[in-house]
Amino acid sequence: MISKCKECLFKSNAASRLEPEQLDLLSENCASVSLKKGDKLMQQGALSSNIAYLKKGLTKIHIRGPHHEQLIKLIKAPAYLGLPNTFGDKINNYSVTVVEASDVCFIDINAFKQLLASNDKFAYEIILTLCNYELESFKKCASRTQKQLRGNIAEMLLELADKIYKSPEFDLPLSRSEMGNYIDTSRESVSRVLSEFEQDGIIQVSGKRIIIQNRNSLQLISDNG
Amino acid sequence: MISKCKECLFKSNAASRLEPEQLDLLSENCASVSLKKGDKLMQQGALSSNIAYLKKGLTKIHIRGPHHEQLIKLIKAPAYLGLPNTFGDKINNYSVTVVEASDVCFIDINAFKQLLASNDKFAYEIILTLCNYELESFKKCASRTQKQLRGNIAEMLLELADKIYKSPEFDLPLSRSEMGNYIDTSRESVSRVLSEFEQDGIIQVSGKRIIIQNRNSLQLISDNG
DNA sequence: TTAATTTTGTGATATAGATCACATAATATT
DNA sequence: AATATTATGTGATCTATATCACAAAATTAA
Repeated sequence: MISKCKECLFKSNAASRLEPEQLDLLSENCASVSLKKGDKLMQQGALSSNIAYLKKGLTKIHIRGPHHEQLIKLIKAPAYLGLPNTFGDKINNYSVTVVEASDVCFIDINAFKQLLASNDKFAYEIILTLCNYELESFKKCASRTQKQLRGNIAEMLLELADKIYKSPEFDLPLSRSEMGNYIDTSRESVSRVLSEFEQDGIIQVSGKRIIIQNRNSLQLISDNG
Repeated sequence: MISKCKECLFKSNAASRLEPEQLDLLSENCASVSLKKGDKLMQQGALSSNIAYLKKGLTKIHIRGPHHEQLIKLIKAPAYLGLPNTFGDKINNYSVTVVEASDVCFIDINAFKQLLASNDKFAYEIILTLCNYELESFKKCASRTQKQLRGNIAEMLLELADKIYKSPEFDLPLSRSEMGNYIDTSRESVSRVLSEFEQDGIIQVSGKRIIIQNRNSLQLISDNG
C-alpha cells in the first residue's frame, strides 16, 4: 500500500524539509501499517532492511543482555525508529516492539539514503536527532547507575507523566516486571516502592492507573536519588 | 595557527570525502593543539562552540551525575569529539578530558555545518558515526546493569586490551577510583577484584601495569557476568 | 461460568558490594 | 632528602535490594 507522504499529517521535522518530488520518492518507497501491542517492528539479529517512522503510538527499544531482555527506552510518536540499526550494522542490534497501538511507515533504506544524499537539510535534521539521542542516553546512563531504587522509580514516573502522557494521570504502559527491567530492579521492588509512594501520599495507584498527587516530592526523590 | 588539513596524516573517514576546496575551508577554520593528561577539551555547562577532532591520544567523556562525576566512555583517536554537545544543545551536556597526551583539532562549528551542507558523503559518514555510537551505548547499558562486579571489570580489561591498546599488556590509564566510577563500583571493590583475578592466575598486576595471562577465563567472566 | 494462567503484593531471609577504618605505597612539593 | 599528599590494599562491618515463598487479584482461555 502506498501512502501519500505529501499529505501526511504526521510529517517529521526532517521530512518537512523535503521538496515535492522528494516526497513523491518517499511515498513510493514507504508502506504504512497499523500495529497492536506486542507486535514486533524490528528483531535483534535479523537483517536490517528498513527505517521505520512512528506516526502514532508508543514503542520500546530492547536488547538481549547477558541475563535477560533489557528495556532501553520508550519511544513515543513522532519519531524515526531503527536509524542506528540500519546504518550502524548489517544486522539489527536491538529489537523494537509496540507498547501501545501504533501506526508506522516502513521506509526502504535505499530511498532513505537517496533522500539523505539529495537534501542536505533533511540530512542535517537526522544528524540533530541522532545527537539528541546520544545526549539523552548519556544522561540516563549517569542517573540510572547512581540513583537508587526510589530515585529511579520517581524518575520513570516523571518521564511517563511529562514526556509520554503530558498529564499527571495515566495508565502504566508496562507491567511491574517490565518496569523492573527498565530501571534495573526486580518486579517485587517496583511493587514495594509504588506502595511506599502511595502510603506517603505522593501518588495514587490502582492497578495500572497512576495519579501523581505530589509532584514536588516526586521530583525531589528523583533528583536526590 | 592554521593547519593543512589536506596533508594531515590523521584525516578522518569523513574528511577523506572532502574535495580540495572543502579541505581548504576546513584548514582555515581549524586549530591544532597538543594537550596533556588532565587538560579539558570541553566543559559541561559551557557554551558549545566547537567540534574537536582527536588526531592522536586518548580522552574520556564524563558527566555530572546526581552523586558524582560519571565516566561515560573512553575515546581513542581517531575520532570526532563533541558532535552531540554541539548539535544537540546550545550548551555542553558533557565534559571531555584528556587521559593520555593528545593532539586535537578544534573546528569552527559554522565551517563544519557548511561542510555538512555542501558534501553529502561527508554528512553520511557523520551519520554512520553517530549511529555506531548509539549502538555501542545501548550495548554498554545492558551489560553494565546486568553484569556484576567481576563481569564488568573483566569487560573493562578486555576493552582496554582489545580496543584501546590492542595488546594483552598495557598500563591502566585510569586510577582505581576512576575505574570504579566507569563501571559503577567503589575503588575498594576494583582493588579487590583485580587482586582476585591475579590470585586466580588470570592477570598479572603491578601498579598500573596489567598483563592478561588467561584471556579465555577473562572472556568467560565477562560474558557470564 | 469455570478453570487455567499470569500478574501482583508483601513478609522473611540472604547476599553482593558499599562503607568504614586503617596501614602501606607511591607521587608530588618544599 | 624530607615532608606532605594522594592512591592503593585489605579486613570488618553494614545495608539496599535481590531472592524466596506464598497468597490474592486480574486476566485469558475453555
